[in-house]
Amino acid sequence: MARQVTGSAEVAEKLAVAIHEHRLPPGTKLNEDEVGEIFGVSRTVVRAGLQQLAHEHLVDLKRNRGAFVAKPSVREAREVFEARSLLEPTTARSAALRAGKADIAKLRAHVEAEHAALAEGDDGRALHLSGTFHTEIARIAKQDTIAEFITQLVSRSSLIIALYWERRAALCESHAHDALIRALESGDADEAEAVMKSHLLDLYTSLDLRDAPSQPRTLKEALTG
Amino acid sequence: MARQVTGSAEVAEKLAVAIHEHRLPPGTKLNEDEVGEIFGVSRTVVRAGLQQLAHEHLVDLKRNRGAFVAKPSVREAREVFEARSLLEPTTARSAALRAGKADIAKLRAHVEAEHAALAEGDDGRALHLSGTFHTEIARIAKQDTIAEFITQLVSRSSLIIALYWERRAALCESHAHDALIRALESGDADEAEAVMKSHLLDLYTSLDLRDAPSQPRTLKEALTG
DNA sequence: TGAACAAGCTTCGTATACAATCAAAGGCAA
DNA sequence: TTGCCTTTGATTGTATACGAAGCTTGTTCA
Repeated sequence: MARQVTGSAEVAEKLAVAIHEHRLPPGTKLNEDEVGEIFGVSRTVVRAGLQQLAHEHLVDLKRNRGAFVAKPSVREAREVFEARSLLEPTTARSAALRAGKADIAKLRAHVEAEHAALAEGDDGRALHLSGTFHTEIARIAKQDTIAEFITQLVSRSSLIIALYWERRAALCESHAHDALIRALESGDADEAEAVMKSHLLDLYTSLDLRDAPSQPRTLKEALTG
Repeated sequence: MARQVTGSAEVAEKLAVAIHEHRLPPGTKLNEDEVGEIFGVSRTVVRAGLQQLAHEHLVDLKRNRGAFVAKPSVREAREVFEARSLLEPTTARSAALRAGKADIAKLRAHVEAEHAALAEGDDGRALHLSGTFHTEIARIAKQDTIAEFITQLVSRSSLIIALYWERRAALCESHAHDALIRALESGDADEAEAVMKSHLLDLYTSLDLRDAPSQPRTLKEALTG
């Protein structure tokens, strides 16, 4: 508690990571006083952070009711992946044309860390790393504007996975990311685009877009864990 | 003044329209007290609105300095149109497959209003309508997520136009929007996609991406006008 | 026994107050 | 006169206080 955080951006970031790592399940109430106490800031700062997350569709702000971790609908889930399918393949293509040795190394380290997290059973962290991998691609493509959209879509995808994905065992155990790195390394733009496209399709078809379970926990437990 | 506005969303919306209509040029300082007085709300509400606009890249929030209407860089200008070229053509295709009579009528009315505004010399309003036309397409395509992105990109495009577009005379005098409506009406998806793509390219190539002028005005004058 | 109403409590929405920071103006010395 | 430093004014960042809205729970009446 009282981790003494400066500024609303940091609050938003910490909450976003917790959401992305499934430590804060969809539907969780985010009490302003409680969050403020945990981070050692006043409600003013917390509110600003929550508003930022609301803009990113990570939390739902209900008037006079409070903030809740968002629960994307089936419709929204489809739209998110539709948007990703428009943005990411072309971005992967661009990245293939620009990726340097340093970029490739960074991506490899990224996948490395993801596998390590999986190995030690930290599924949440693995999922988060798996997501930021996509953001990294956009960064390599030197498209900050698109990268920001993708970052948001990836976060929302994490919520969608929390709600609609049952077979977590296969959590990105697919070697799509490895294949993507190889395509980027060899500068094969067509291949990179194709791999990304099929990777996204894989993700999408592995969703069970029918029901919406959820298992809430206490806020403090999730955040300090 | 003291138009007695409720909530930060309304403040953000009014400022966004003013920016979109070029009544608030890039670089304009948005003083919190001043904006609050104009709308009859406290700084708390104004700040929330400004944060929202910052998230949409319409204003720049500089720590301890205040809020300023954003001045997109040349790099950002390119990225915005790159993103639009990824999202909008495909969305226009979708819209062509879904557009009903009511949708077409609404679009026609939209273009109508745009021409009327041009006729009476209200270039700002014409520009705004020209932009929301694109948002409307996304709405018809029933893609709210993508529509939100496009809305943001359109607003940013307006700032880009304010900075980098000299030949305002040709302000969407092109009949691209008419052609688009015809394609949607006949359900010709290929044509809709092609027209949108070339329309965006037209816009992009009409920019002079070299310098960045600006002519500030007083805040109150722009908002109450 | 069950449903409806009401009182109390919790939580949010907004305003205001105070502290921190920055920028510009003024003074001093070279 | 010019350059630098100090000081002062203005504006933002954060905290807190107060009013409003919603949820909960306990009671009452059918």
